[in-house]
Order: sequence, then structure tokens, then C-alpha cells
Amino acid sequence: MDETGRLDWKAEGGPGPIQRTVLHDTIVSHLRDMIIEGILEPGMRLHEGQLGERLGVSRTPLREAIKFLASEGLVELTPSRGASVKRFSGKDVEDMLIVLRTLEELAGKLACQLGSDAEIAEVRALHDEMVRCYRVGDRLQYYKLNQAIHTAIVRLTQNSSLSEMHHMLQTRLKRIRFIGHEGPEKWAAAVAEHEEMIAALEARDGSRLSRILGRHLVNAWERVRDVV
Amino acid sequence: MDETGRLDWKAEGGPGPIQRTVLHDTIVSHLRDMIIEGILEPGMRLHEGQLGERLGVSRTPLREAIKFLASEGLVELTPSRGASVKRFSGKDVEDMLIVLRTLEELAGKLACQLGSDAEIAEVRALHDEMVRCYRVGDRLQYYKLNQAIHTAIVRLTQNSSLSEMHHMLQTRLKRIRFIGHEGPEKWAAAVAEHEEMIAALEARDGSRLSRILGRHLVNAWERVRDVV
DNA sequence: ATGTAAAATTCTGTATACAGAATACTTGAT
DNA sequence: ATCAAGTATTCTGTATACAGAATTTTACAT
Repeated sequence: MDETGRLDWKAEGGPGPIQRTVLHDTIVSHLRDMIIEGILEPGMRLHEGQLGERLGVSRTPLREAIKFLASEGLVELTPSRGASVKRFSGKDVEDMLIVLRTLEELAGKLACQLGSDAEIAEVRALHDEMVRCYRVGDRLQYYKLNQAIHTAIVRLTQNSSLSEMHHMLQTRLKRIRFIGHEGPEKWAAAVAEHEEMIAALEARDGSRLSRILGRHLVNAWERVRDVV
Repeated sequence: MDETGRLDWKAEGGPGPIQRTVLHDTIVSHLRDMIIEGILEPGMRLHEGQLGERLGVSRTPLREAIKFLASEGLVELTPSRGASVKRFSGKDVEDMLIVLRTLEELAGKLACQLGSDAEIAEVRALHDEMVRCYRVGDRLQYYKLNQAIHTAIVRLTQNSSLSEMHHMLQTRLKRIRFIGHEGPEKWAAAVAEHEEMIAALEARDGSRLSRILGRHLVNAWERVRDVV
């Protein structure tokens, strides 16, 4: 997003294969980001007119993007009253985490069976980089790599459905985790858990990885619980 | 859907509370049905012009509905080339079933803990009705009740996220199962499994229910495997 | 007959226009 | 000052209009 907030899609940056950028996708991901980052707060109404003007698009594609996000669960539609950013209760978050935990446990088992050595090495690389960010204290980058690692482990399962469901829950929870800044000792604990995860993955110990992922998620919830 | 296929939404049928029917929802569910029932075949392109005319709506709300379904995973968007009914490979279906199985196993455990006696009685009622349909040989009604039972068990968990994910997978798989007509002996086996399920639920034996649900799904897959 | 290039058509993507619902504002009564 | 009713405005929902991409058809050469 540039300073004005306007979308400059189809700005064909330099050479390379002509990549077809589609306005729809651009709007969707921008809105998603705005929701996740809290620029659009929970419960806030998505004003078609002003939001469209801000993004520099007309209402038609904007509305389509909103419908898309509604199906994704980030936005709520109310008849004759448009759309608003979906508000999650503590119970909602807890529910999501229960499901996410189950999915990650499954992913852990499958990843150890199906992941290639090269792929596992890639996850390890992400992990090492994350640890580096932890040492330096780069919270944002740490956070992103953390997500990337979980996503990568899920991807090892080669199960598109699992990836999709996981991604959906992760997206919804991003907004929460984005807020949840942990203290130093909790942060250290989280890193230690990740250390265990990678070890289990490299040992291809599915049930251990599964267990750690489950525990990790429960702990993550404990760590941010107060914020929600 | 009436004979012509046109949507007669906001046709306020008789008295009762004025129910706000929204065109968007109507289009979405109609398209969903058309996809599930195979009226719109996998891979088939969703022609905005003719589809809109057939439903009696303009392209604008139709496109919004299509975007919604795309996010739901029933429809695939291709830039400058519109939308088409998503085609699932055998691997896709298998992937979905793996996830669905995990979710149902989780649901089984939670349902036994959280379901009230009254709710469990309702599931039993659905089951009895389903068995009646089996005896009479009413396949369609049997099929619907079958789905309803699984949905009901998931609902017992009071976990909105779980319900949603389950519903999404179930919707996608409906198209498959709709095709999968089993022979008499396989059908009998499926009914027997359901019998066990209800028994476990009434005994509130979570791990047993979980196990049965898992097995049931694996068997269901075996039963329709050849069709996909 | 077959393959290719150009023209014509069809279809998608986006913007605008218009109607009706919801909301905000004004006015008047108490 | 407070509240109600009526009016004005804003906003959503749907249809239509227009531009450009993709496809099909046609015309022509080999």
C-alpha cells in the first residue's frame, strides 16, 4: 500500500513475464490486510463509498471483494446495512484454536511421513532465521517467520484441503495474535517450543511433533488470553 | 427453484413475520444447489449473461454471488475468463476426507461432553427417521437425514468454527456423495455404523464415538471410491 | 483442403445511474 | 429542554452502460 492508500494495480513493474494482476485479488488482499492490522477495527462498518474512494476503485469490484471476504469469515453482511468487520468473541477465538490445534496435530503427523528431506531443511532454515530475529529482538519479522514455519509444516502434508482450512483459521487469528505481544520470558518459552518442533520434524517423529504443536498452541493461547 | 428456474425472491408467501429475503443469499444458495446437484457440471463455465438471464437477475448481484462461492471453494476464478465450477481430483477428495475425518473425530469427543440429553434425543430421532427411510428404500431422504445427523453431532460441540469448517467440507463433498449410490449390502453396513454411532453418543462414550465416526468416513470413502 | 491473419462478436471487468431502505436532521408541540 | 413526526440526506442494492480482453468467424493464400 502506498502513502495515499490507493491501489496502483497493473503497474507493470519493469521486465519479466507479464504478470496478470487482477483488481479483485488486489482489493481482497488489501482489505484483508487492513482488517488484520486493525486499520479497520472490529465492528466497524465498511462504507462502500468512502472506502472505494480511498482505494481508488468503484463500488462494483469493491462489493465483490467484500462478498469474498464475507465468505472467508472476516466480514459480516447485514441486509440493507452493508458489511462490517466481524467481531470475534473470546469464545469464538477459543473455538478456532481448538480446531486449529486439531489441524496442526494432524499436520504434524503427516508432515513427518510425507515431507522430503529438502523441504524439512527449508523449514529448518526458516527456524534458524526466526531465532536470529528473536536474538536481535525484531518482533515483526519474528512473528512473520513464526507464521511461515507453521504454514510450511502444514504444506509438507501436501494436503490442499488441510492447507486451506489452516490458512483460513490462521488468517482470522492473525488479528488476535497481532495484538498479543508477549513478555520476554514467555517469548523465550515460545522459541524453546519451536526448537523442539524442528527437532521432532527432523527426527521424523510424527506423534512427538503432533504433541508439541498441540501444546504450543495451547500455550500460545495462554500467552495472549488476557488481551482478548 | 420453480419450473422455469427463475428466482422469485421476496415473494412474501402469506402471513407470518416479514422475513427479509436477500437476493444475494438466494442466488448463492441456488448456485450452490445447482453445483451440488450437477446441473452445473465440474469444469463448466459460469456464463454471466445467460446464467443471469436464467435466474432472472442482472450480472451485478450474480457476480457477487460467484465471488462468494469462489471463496467457499466451489467455484474457480480465472482472470479475464470468468468463473467455472471447480473440478476436484481424486486426490482432492481424499484430502478433504482426511480433514473431515479429523474434524468429525474431534466433534465426536466434544459432542459426548457438551451435548445435552435433549439434544442427543433429537439426534436419536433423526436416526430413527433415517432408518425408517432405509427400510422404505427412500434414498434421497435417507441421504439428507444422514447428512443432518452428522451436522447435528457437530453442532452438539457448540463450536462455531468447527461447525463452519465441517459444513464447508460437507458441502464440497456433497457433489461426490450425491453420485455415490451404494449397493444394498454396503448400504446396510452404513446403517449399522450409524446404529453404533448413536449408541456411543447416548452412552456419552466420546472416544468410542470418535473411533466410529472415523471408521465410518473411511468406509464411506471406500464405498464411493470407484465413482470418483 | 488447410492454415493463418484480420475482422467481428462475445464476454468479462469496471464505472455509473437509479430506486428504495435506513439514517440523520429539522421542525414543532409539550 | 425533550420528544415525536415528518422531511432530507445518505447509503445500500440492483440494473445498465461502456471499455477492453478473449474467442470465434471470415477471408484469403498456399
